[in-house]
Amino acid sequence: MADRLSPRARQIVAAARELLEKDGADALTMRRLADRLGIRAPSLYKHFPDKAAVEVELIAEGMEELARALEAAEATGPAKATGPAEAAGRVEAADPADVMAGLGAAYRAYAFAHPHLYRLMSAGPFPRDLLPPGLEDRTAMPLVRVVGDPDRARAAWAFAHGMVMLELDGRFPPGADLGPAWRVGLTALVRPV
Amino acid sequence: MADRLSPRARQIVAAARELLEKDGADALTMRRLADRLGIRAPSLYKHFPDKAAVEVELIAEGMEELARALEAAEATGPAKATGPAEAAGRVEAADPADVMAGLGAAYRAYAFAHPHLYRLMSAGPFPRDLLPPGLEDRTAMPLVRVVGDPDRARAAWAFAHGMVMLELDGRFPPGADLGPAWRVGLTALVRPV
DNA sequence: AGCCTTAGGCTAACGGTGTTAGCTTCACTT
DNA sequence: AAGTGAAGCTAACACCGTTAGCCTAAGGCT
Repeated sequence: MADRLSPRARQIVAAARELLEKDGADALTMRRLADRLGIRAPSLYKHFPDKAAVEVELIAEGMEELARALEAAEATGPAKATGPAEAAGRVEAADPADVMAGLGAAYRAYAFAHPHLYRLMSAGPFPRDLLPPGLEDRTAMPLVRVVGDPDRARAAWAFAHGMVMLELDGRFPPGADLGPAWRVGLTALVRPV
Repeated sequence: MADRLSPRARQIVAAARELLEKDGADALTMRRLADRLGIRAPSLYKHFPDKAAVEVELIAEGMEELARALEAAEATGPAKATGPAEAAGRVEAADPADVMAGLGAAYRAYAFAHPHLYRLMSAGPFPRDLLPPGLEDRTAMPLVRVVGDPDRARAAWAFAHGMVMLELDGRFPPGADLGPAWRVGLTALVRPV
């Protein structure tokens, strides 16, 4: 992901990410991005063909991180499953429901830790062709493994994405506790016994 | 919804809707909107304080229509439930699974019939205070009725919204048949027996 | 009748956006 | 020494939402 970019280009992406994460999508402007690097906006075009290309880099970065977070959650299981009982060598297969809960928590946590990046990653037309091959599948694999078939995985993904977007957009009644909704959705969509 | 708007304002909203539905959100521009009405952009500000106010009107319109579509689906049930057996007077309570399938189909159908309007309605910060009171609840009621508790309704709503957004954004593998994913999600999230 | 207010248009302009054209400058290679 | 490419620069274009200020026609009031 990083190897195909020149060092300067990587600096630009890093600055873009700071800008995006701190001040939101509206703040991610070619002029402001250039400002932060001490250059003028047109100079950015020596490194990227257009703004979308910079954003694609951010999307790839975010997907990579999200994939890692999900893989970690899959390996670990939810926090409470790492209790004293399993402390001395965990060999038995984890309960799918636990894995599912862990994946959901990790997904939600990532989205809320990086709301603007999540929005950029997961909303709007998808630049599939410009992304490193395999990244998309990698992000999806943990979910597919735990729920079994692809259709169920898609349903679960849609649920998680929908919950995050509705939460981020303040679409649920203000002040509502959404823990139960997450729990209901995740347990309903795990692999059926 | 329409009564608080002057006739001219209603014309503007109508033109805005045509623009949005035909050419997408990027085409909904104050200058282009004015063009379509034979006036200049600044004149629009005699009728609306800003562009967001026009969009709020469109959002209200869309939510109203979606609410109607869902209410109709709730009353009718899915197409196949209106078969010969029920033709002569339907009194028995409909199967929740059927109602759920009908609601899902109606939701999906509305979103795909008006993709740009759906996006405007359902993505981005929600102007709750500027919308006609009760409209939000009205849209949600059919779903709440069929699934029983609010948490389950939120989960189901998130699922449907997520499916639509992922579909609209081309996030699923190209060419994938998403019927099964919809079916799995909807049946998993109806009220449990 | 005459006046005055208001609705609803207009032009000009501001600051912001992404982007292009064309110039320069500097380092490195031949 | 000459030449070349990378990476900066300024100026500018077309577009965006929005504001200020002007004008004109219609309607109500004295």
